[in-house]
Amino acid sequence: MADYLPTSLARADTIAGLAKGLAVLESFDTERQRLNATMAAQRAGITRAAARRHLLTLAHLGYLESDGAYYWLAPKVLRFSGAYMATARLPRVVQPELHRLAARTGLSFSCAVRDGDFVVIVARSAVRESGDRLLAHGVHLGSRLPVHATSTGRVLLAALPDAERTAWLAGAELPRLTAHTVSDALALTAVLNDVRRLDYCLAVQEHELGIEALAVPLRDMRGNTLAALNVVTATNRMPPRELVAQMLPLLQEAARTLRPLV
Amino acid sequence: MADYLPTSLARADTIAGLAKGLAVLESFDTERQRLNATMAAQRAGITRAAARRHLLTLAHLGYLESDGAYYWLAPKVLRFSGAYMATARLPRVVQPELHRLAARTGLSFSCAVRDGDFVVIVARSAVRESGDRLLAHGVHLGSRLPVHATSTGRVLLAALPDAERTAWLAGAELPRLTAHTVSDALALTAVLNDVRRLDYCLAVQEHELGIEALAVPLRDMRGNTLAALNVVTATNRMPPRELVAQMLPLLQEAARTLRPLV
DNA sequence: TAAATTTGCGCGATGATCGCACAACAACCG
DNA sequence: CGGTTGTTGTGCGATCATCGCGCAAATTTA
Repeated sequence: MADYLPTSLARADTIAGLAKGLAVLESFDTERQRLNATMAAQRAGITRAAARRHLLTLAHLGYLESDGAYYWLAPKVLRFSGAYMATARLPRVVQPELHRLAARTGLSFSCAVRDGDFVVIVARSAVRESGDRLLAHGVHLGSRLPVHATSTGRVLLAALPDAERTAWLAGAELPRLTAHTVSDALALTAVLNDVRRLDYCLAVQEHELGIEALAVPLRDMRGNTLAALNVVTATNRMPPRELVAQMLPLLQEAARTLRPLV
Repeated sequence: MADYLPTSLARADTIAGLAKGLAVLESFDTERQRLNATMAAQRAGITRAAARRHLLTLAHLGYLESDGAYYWLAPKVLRFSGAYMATARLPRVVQPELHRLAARTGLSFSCAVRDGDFVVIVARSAVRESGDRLLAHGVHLGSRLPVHATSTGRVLLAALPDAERTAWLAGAELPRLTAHTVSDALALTAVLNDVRRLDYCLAVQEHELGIEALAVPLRDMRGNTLAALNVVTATNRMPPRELVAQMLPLLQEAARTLRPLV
C-alpha cells in the first residue's frame, strides 16, 4: 500500500499512477493469485474504477494476463528479476560460494536481504534430494519470509542501529507461525541482543515445524552488514547443536571469503 | 535497443504514469545497470523531467536504489518473480520434472515461454559441475534470450499460426549472434517449417559458440503450445546427432507426462 | 419473475503531471 | 584564469490525463 507519510513534505515529486499501479501489481501474492477489479481495488486501497484502469494498463503492457474479468501475473514480470540477477553484484558473487557450500555439505544455503518486514532471498543453492523435497520446498529466489521468525531476518535486524531497531519493533506485528515462534517484542529484543553478541543466529522451528536454520551476517570491508547467509536443514536430520558445530565455521569462512568481493 | 511500443499510450483507459514508470524500470538491463535521469529518459523515450519524477517514485517505493544521481535495481524487484513463481501453474508443475531430467542425465534443462522477440526462462534445472560452469553460466530464471536463435524460441515460433508468424518475421531483426546464427527471414522460415514437421528443434552454436540445445513443445490437452522444454550442453561434450538420439526421447516423454498437468 | 447485488464503463470536473526555463555546477579550453 | 559550453536540479503555471460518480447491464439470490 502506498504510504506518503508527511515526514518530508518536499516529496511532491511522486507519480501517483505509478505508485498505484505497483500497489496493484503487488496485490498479487501467494494467497491471492487471481484478482478482479473489485478485489484489486480493496487490496491496493484505491477505487474500483482506478483499479480497473491500472489493471488494464498492466495487462496491455504484458505484465498481467486476463480473461476479461480476472487478472493474474504473466511471465513477463520475471524480466525484472532477470535484470536484477544479471546486474546486481551481491547475487553474482555470492551464488558460486553457496553452490560450493551445498556441494560440500549436501545442505541448502541462501543469501537474503531485508525489505521491510520480510527478508528477500537473493541467492540460493538448494540440494536436490532425489524424491524427497521436504526442505522448505516453496522457497524460491525472490521468496519473502517474515523477518522476525527467520535466522537471516534476525541477523539483519541485529545489525540495525538501536534507534532503527526500536522503531521497527514498535510497529511490527510478529505473527506466531509455529508454537516455537518468538512473537513478543521484548523476547525478540533479547534474542537480537544475543545475536549481536554471538554474531550468528540459530532459529529452530520458528518459521516452519521440523525446519531449523543457522545464519551469519555478510559484511563489506567497512563493516556494513549487506546481507545474511544461512543454511537450512531438517531438525530430525541434524540436531541444533550439531548444526552450529558443523556449519557455523563454514558459514563464517564463506562470509570472510566474500567480504572483499561484495 | 528495444523500443517500448508507443501504441500502449494511444489506447484509452491507460495510465500513462504507470506505463512510463515501467518503461523506466525496464530500461535497466544487462547492458545498462546504472542510469541517471538523462539516460533513463532517452532509454524510456520520455523527457528528462518526467524520468526524474518516475525514478524518484520508484526509489521511494523501494524498487530502485540511488546515490542521488544514479539509480540501480533494488532486490525488491524480486518480489514479482517470487509471486509469479509461487502462483503460476506452469513453473510449479514443470520444475520437478526438469530436476528429474537433470539428475538422470547430468545436463541442464529449461522451460521457456515467448515474450515478443525473446524467450523467458520460467523454470530451469542447471547441473552444477564442481569447478567448471562453462554452460550458459549467465542464464537465470527470468533470463531473456533471442527467440530466433534459440531452440526453445523456434519451437514457440513454429507453433504460431501462419499469419502471426509472418507478421512477426516481417518486423523482426534477427541479429547474427555467432557465425552459425540463421539471420535471414527466408532461411528462418524454412527452419521453422522443419521444426513443425519434426516437432522438435536442434540449435547448434546459433546463440553461443560451443553450445547446442534441443527443444520440444509443451502442449496442453487441447493441443495449444504453452511453452518449450529444452536441454543444453556443450558441443564438445556431445555431438548434435548423439544429443538428439539420447535426449529427444526423454524430452518428449517429459512433455507427454506434463501434458495433463499444465 | 422480481429484487438485490455486482460489474462495465461514459462523462464532465479537477488536480496531478507536463516540460519549459533558469540557476547552479562542472568541464573544457583558448 | 575567465569565458564558454554542456549537464543537472527543480520551481511554476497551463493543460490534459485521471478521478470517481452514477447509470445500465449482467449476474446472483429469493
